[in-house]
Amino acid sequence: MITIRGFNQSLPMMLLKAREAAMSRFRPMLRRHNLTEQRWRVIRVIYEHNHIDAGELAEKSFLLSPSLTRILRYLESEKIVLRSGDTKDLRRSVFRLTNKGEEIIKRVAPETESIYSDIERIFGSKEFNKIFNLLEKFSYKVNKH
Amino acid sequence: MITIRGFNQSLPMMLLKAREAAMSRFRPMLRRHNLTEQRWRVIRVIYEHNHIDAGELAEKSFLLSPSLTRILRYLESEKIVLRSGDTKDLRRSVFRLTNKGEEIIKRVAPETESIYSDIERIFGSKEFNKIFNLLEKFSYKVNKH
DNA sequence: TGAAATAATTTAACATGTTAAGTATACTGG
DNA sequence: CCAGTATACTTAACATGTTAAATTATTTCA
Repeated sequence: MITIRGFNQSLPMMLLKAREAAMSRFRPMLRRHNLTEQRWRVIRVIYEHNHIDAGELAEKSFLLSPSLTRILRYLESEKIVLRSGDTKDLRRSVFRLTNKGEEIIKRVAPETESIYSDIERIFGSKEFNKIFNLLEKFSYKVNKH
Repeated sequence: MITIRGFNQSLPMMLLKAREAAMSRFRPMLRRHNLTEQRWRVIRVIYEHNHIDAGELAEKSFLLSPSLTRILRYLESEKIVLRSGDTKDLRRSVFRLTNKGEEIIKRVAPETESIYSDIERIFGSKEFNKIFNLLEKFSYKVNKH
């Protein structure tokens, strides 16, 4: 008779639940704007960097490159982002937002910020900072470098 | 010019990174046993409950029912779990592990426990408990009930 | 230089996530 | 008892996650 740590006592499960609790507040809003969580991440990161190549974009948006390829294909087809080749290294593609992409930022960013504030208020900002710092330390230490 | 909270300062992203840091230690081992994270979750929960219907299984393994349907179809086809109908409510299906399923538990559970201990040790068990409790509180408070 | 190693991105194949709709069974109030 | 509603699960359709392999371009160094 093997005894395993109860499922509710698993940290990976707690992390999943916590993230789901947070995301359940964002998803319906993003959906109304025809965005998925990942598409919004990509748009945000391009906006923060002005222009950025696919490699760095994958890293910053925390997406694996096959997923990113598909998401960028969609965003290009919707004329939300623009692809241009890097002139010095022909392997690289560089991406920037179109006007349509920037309009999306203007419309969606205030809503995400507002939801984010709700969460911070509901949880309590002191606790919020605590959990934030612990998570950062956890990722740093536990990650296989 | 819209300013958005820097991406690195987003709690949902920190939760994703932390979870990924943890899971990256489990995935290769599970893969060697021909298991995905979700298949292992399902096997574990059935094991803990001896027999369990699909609804409760979805809830306990934190999977949406369409995903669970597919996973159970696979586990049945591999003769890892056994489905039987509930005699009182013909809508329900009840699942239990086969011998093969229990063999998997015996082989895999010790390895997951060992990885879990590594993580606890690396992060520090005091911090570990702190983050655990904060996450629990976070899920409870932030979740839309 | 030019063959071999490395790097950036895409494709492939399969598994899961997400929302909506469908199907079959059970329940409930008139 | 039965029409309407709710419940349990599955199917459908599309998006993303995950690993491995392929493609194309760069770098390295004998």
